[in-house]
Amino acid sequence: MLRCRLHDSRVTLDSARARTYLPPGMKCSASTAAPPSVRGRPREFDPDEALAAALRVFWARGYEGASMAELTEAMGITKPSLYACFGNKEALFKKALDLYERDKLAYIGKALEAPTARGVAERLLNGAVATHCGDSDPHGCLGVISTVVCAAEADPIRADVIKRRASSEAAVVKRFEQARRDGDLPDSVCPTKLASCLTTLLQGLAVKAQGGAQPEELQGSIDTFLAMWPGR
Amino acid sequence: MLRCRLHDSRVTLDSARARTYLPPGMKCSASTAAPPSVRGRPREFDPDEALAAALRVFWARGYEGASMAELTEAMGITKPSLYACFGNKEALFKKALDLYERDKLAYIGKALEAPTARGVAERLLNGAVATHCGDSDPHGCLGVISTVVCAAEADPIRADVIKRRASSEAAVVKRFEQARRDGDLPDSVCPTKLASCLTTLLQGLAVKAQGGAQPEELQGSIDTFLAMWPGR
DNA sequence: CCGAATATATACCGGTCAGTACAGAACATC
DNA sequence: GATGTTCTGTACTGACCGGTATATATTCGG
Repeated sequence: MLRCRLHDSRVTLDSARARTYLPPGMKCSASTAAPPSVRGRPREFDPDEALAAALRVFWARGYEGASMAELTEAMGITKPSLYACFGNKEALFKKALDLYERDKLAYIGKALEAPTARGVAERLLNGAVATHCGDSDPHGCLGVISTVVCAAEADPIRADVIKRRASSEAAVVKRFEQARRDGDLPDSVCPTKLASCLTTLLQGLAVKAQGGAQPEELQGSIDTFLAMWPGR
Repeated sequence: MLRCRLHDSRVTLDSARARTYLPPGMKCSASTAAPPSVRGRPREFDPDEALAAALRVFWARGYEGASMAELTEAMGITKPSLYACFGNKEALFKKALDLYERDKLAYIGKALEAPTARGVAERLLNGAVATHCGDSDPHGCLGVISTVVCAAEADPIRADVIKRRASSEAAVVKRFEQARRDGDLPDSVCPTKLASCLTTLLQGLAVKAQGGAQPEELQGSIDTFLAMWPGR
């Protein structure tokens, strides 16, 4: 499983290449706001669209399962264009992951704004089913796929995704602590453990969706869970 | 993602090869109980031990992530020996999966014998944590890994694992229907949905274990879930 | 001791992997 | 139009993939 890592992509990318792509969410507005500096032949594709296409491939196949040939075909560009614009496969994946969190996981932030703890759980669970069983996108959760699939234990992709998920769960914990202060949750329940239980169920939903489960079946899990919910 | 499928392994295996390996659980005792018929050079390795080693590799790396080189090294044999004994990578994986279900998932059958529905759930959840967080084996669930990882939608490995899991869940459903007749569960709960919820949580536990979660954290999810449990 | 039968080890097959060298094409500036 | 800069397409690299051909050991029945 030793992969070819003959060159240091960061050097060629950050110094020699000036026009690498940044996903729309993260503008580096702090630096010198130079004019777009369009000298030379203009790019013939839209990096946003290409990245969206790459996201769909990674989502359907996983990081290792997505080959560069498949990616370039879906993105409608050739390999040199991809490498010039996005760096390498790993950098492309991280940018796709950023896009995924920003677009497809936006429901998480919204869910945390629900007025009650139960409302938070309800929105999270329904949002997960809608996202992971949607007809226009691949089934399953890109985060779960990436956590589970990656080969080597020390894989930086895996570590990155796990770290991102931990911060999401921490946000749920904080929300549930607030809910207990608000009286949404009885004092007998531990916010940390309840959040852990909820996120565990969420990840299970993602696995089942990945396996082709129908949304109605997942809805059954959700209904049962919410019927057991301790509090309002 | 087109894989090399140049030969039909079943033909060469079942007809030409007579001494292919069968996991210990599935003796074909019905057929002619011929003497071991050890003509020719004897095998220098123990197929049971080799299969157990292969299982650990698949468990840690997934089906596609495990390379034949890694497998043969862990098994202590060469590639021709592997192919002669186990067929090909896919057949080896299925045999490893059989061994996994027989040895590592034995707690599921035991759990279904618990006297109450709550007892069934408790044993299933605790058994999952013990199995997927053990120190002597890779973390996570081979079934979940295999479901999530496989590349092509039509991959027979994926389909096989999903089918196996469906039969497990069906067994839980039947057990919960019995539990409701026994009065373990209130009439308001649907056995199917409750089983779905439980197995969803179980798969979420596997994902978290895969990501390196400590058993104490998973125990928190379990405690919370069982505290919410409807019935006895 | 002789072949038949089976297992082993080496070396190899075509194919795919991620990544790149190179030449030509398209633009801005001079 | 010349020049410099950037992008695009073709063709390629070395490494690894799953799987196998071949030759050599090692055992058996005869």
